[in-house]
Order: sequence, then C-alpha cells, then structure tokens
Amino acid sequence: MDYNALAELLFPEITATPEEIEAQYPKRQLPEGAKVTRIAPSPTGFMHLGNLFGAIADERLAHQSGGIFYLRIEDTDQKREVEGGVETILSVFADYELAFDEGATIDGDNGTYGPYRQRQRAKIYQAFAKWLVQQGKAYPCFCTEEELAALHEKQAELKENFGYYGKYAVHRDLPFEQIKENLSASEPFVLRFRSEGSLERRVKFTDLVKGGIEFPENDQDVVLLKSDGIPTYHFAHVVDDHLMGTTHVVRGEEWLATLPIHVQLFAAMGWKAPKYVHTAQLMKMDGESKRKLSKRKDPELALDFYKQQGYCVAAVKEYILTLLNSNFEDWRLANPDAPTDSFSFTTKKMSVSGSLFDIDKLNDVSKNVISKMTADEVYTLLTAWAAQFDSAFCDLLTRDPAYTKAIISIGRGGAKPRKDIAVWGEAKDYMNFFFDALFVPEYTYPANVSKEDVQKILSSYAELYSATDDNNAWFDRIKALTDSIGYASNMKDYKKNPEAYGGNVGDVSMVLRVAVTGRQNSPDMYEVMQVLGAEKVIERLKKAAALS
RNA sequence: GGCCCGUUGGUCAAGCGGUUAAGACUCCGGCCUCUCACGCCGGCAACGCGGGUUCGAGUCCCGCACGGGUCACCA
Repeated sequence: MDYNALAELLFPEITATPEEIEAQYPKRQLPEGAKVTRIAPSPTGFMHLGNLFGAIADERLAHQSGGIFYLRIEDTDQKREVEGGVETILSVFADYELAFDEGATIDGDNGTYGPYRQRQRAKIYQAFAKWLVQQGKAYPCFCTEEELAALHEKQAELKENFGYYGKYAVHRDLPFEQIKENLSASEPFVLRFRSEGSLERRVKFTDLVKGGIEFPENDQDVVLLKSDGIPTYHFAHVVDDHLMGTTHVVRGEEWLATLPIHVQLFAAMGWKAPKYVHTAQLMKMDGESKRKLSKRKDPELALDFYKQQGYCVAAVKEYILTLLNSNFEDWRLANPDAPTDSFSFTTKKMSVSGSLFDIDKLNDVSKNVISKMTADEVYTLLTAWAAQFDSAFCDLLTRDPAYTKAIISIGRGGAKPRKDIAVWGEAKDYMNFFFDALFVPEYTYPANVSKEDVQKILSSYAELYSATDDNNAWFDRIKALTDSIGYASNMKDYKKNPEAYGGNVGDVSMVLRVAVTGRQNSPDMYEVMQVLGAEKVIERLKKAAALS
C-alpha cells in the first residue's frame, strides 16, 4: 500500500505539515515547575457542580505555581451543542470568579495558542491525521452505524470483547482501489487509528490521584476523525494538549478507562504525555446506592439551582475545596480569616474515592462564610440575588439601604456572630418583621401569662420604652416592669420558688417579643427595637394590645 | 460479560505495622441565656468478609463480596 497516495486521496486539500503547525505553537516560557492546566467543557448549555470541581482544581494548580489556566471549548459534537452554550460556560466561570489567562471569550479568543474552539481547529487535526496516514498508522473505515451495531450484537453473543479491533477491524486493510472507489461514490468514512496494542501486554502509568495503575494495552482501532472531519475527544485531547502545552490534565475518573488510548496516541505521535489527575466523582444517593452525578438525572445539582437558592459563590467554592483537599477544612479552622487562595492546594490530598454531595455540610459552610461578611457585603450580595429572583423583596431592601444594613448588622461582627442564614432565599423569612409589608404577626403568648397580664405588660411598656437607653438600662426597665406585676425579675429566684410568682422576666420578654416581631423567635430584642425605632415599637405594642 | 478504580461512624474524612481509631457535618442531651442563633461541655455512631505474613494488621499480600466507572462517528 502506498500510504502517501492514500493520504493524498483522503486529504487532498490539507497542505500544512506537522512541522509547520508545531512552529506556530512554541514551547511556553514559564518558570520552573509552573503548571499549565485547562478546563475543557462542551457547550451543552448545562453546567453542574462537577464542572466547578475540576475547574477549581485546575485554577489553583496553575495559579499557585505561576502557570497558565486556560479555557478550551470542546465543541466537536455538533449534535449536543446548544445555542448560547459557550455563553453559559463563560457566565458560570465569571460568577465563580475563575479567571482564565487565555482561551475562549465572549467576543472571540484571547491568547496565542488558539483557536480555543475545537471546530475551528479542524484543519490542524486533519494535518496530523494525514501525517498518521502517511505512516500507515491510520486508515479510513466505511462501516455504517448499522454494521457496527450488528458487530456489537454478534460480540455479545460470542461473549467476546466489544469493539473494532483485530479480526473485527474489517476495513483495516482495504485495498487502495476499493477505498478510491468508495470515495468516488461519496461513501462517508471515519478515520481510525491502526492499533498495534495487545491485551497480552500491560502498560504501567502513574496518576497523580490514583497513584500507580496498570492496564492492558489498547487494542481498539479507535476513531480519530468522525465522518464530518471533526476529531473525537481522544484525538483532539492529544493534539490540543500537546500543542497548547498543557502540563496537567485534570478530568473526572470516568476517563481512566480510556487512558490506554491516550497513552498510545501520544506515543504514536512521538509526543510526551501530560501528567494526569483523575478526580474522584461527585456522587449522589440514588435509593440505596451511590451513583455518579448525572447531568440528565440530577437537575438539582445544576449550578443554576444554587444560584437560584441564593448560595453565595464563596460558600460553594469553600465547600468544593473541602471535598477537593481533605486538609482544607482543618486549615480553615486554623486560619478562619485567610483568603482561600493562600491555602496550598495539592493533588496529594485529593480523595481517591467518590464522595457524596452533602447539602447539610454546604449549608454549614455557607452560614460560616456569610457570618464573616460585613453588613455591606451582605447587603450587596443579598440585593443582587433579590434583584434577580425576588424583585418585590428587592424593592423593600433597597428602599432605605441604611435601614436594611442596620437589620443585617444585628449580631454581626464580634467573636460570636449569629449564623442565621445559609442562603439568600432564607433572608426574607429571617427579617420579614422589619418590613410592614411583610409583617404578618402571630400573637401567641406564653401559656402561663394571663390575658390581663399581657395587656398590662404591653400598655406599661409602651409608656416605658426609651430608644436612648443602652442595653443595660433597657433591660433594667423590663425587670422593673416584671417586678411591678408580681413576676420574678431574677431567674434564679424564680427557679427556686416558681409558685411565688405569676411568671418571670423571660415571660415578660416573650410577650414583648411577640408583640413587636409577631413571633417567638427573633434576634436580640434590644437591637431589634433599636433598628425598628421607638415610633414603630410603640405602634406595634399598641396594635398587639388591641388585638389581644 | 471484559477491563479499571474503590471500600474507616448516617455524610466528609485523618490514619502510612503497636493510637483509648482524630476532626468536621448531621442528630441527641446539658450549660449559657429575655427567645432563637452563637459559643461551650458531653453523647450516639466506623475499619465489608475470609485467609495469610508478622510478636503485633484499619494499615502489607491473596481471594471473595459489595459499590462505582467504562466498553459510541458523546465528551
């Protein structure tokens, strides 16, 4: 077989040589040890937690080492591509503040190792494919989908391994004349790799997460170029990551099974393979068993869902980091206020087995993250969320920013900050009584306090309240009121001899709390009254008295 | 079915031949306290099974079981 003639027959319009292309992608000039990583999603219009998982690892690995983190769009499957898919990807990474040094952007590409969209690189892959054909390492296969399906069935019956290999690789040695004839009849074909691998031989490999692994060589004649001339993942990965100088490929462990193919392809091209980091899958409970997060089955794990619920970016990132590096949590405990970027991320601390996504843990992390924010930060994030998902609430929040910030400030700062909300979606319930429009009181008083006493407490306190009191003076007044109606102002006294009193200072406080906030749980009453203002407090006391 | 990866409390996980088998989340008590939250103290709860190796095994080896992944002109 004249492979040069075959190459010309197959790719008459491709003139670029591998050398010429390589010249356009010079070796990157980076400091010693700098890692080049990439995130390479498909524009399917859907991003979920798993995508972020890898992206955060990529970003840290690159930027921590003074390297490059870039975005490549893997749009080789036109069938699955949706309109705006690239925009979705870009907006998610923008939301999560993952900064790319180069790659696809909204108006094109940024960087000198592009193009960063694979379909635009078709000619590049084809040039390398042609070169493989010239060496007899690749050949056209005219099998139809039906024929391949039939082959699969036959192999199932015979209990043989599935796929296109060995004796089943029927078009492996098609005569030149036959190929020429098929081509002139416009028969579609794919370009397959001619595998010299054998299941008898084993290859050893080191994965940065899994450690040493060993597997049989690949014996499949995998598809390099699909019938539309666009490469499969396998070929695109090898060509792109070589040309673009990727040093570390971070990807999900579902790729482990195809690693023999990639290793084989790199060797066939005469290139050095990158280091691989196969990350354990994020799992989800499905009935009794765990399973990999699935795009189709788990829409609630779409990043959109978190955005809608009002999980803040910092919290989601922080949670992912705890999953990604097992020592992150301890580090955070020891360095509560350090920026996450100062944590030294390492592939050595990545888990080998898949972990279950735990919403309770995320909520806990989120409460901590929010509790450490300033009131201004919370105000900015909360109103931004509300603007998108609850515009009526947003109007209330932004009507008087100083007032809203005062609400947010309650219990904030100090050594023991409140941790009331995990997601912005909970904020409305938490603070509703501060807004008349949302104030729907439920006047349920302590059972041991008589109606008369409720009236007494409410009317007396309406006269007593002074907004200029400090916290102690404020409580002294309540205690005085408590004594005046024959209740115990000292809890210890009360506990010693409960029969001697009608109730205690806690009961009195509760009556006031119910009247002012319309419920039995609230943040610190003194602060609540300060924020509400004397006028509103007295108005609420009177309203409650009238309705009780 | 073949191949590959994995298996410590409900969840996330330390552990690297000798530990009372850490810690975090959840849950349950208690304390603090004007409620809640925070905080503090305490509690429940784990090395998949069977063989080896060894004075000694969660840790090493071999089987098995179970779970997961993968076997496309999808990535």
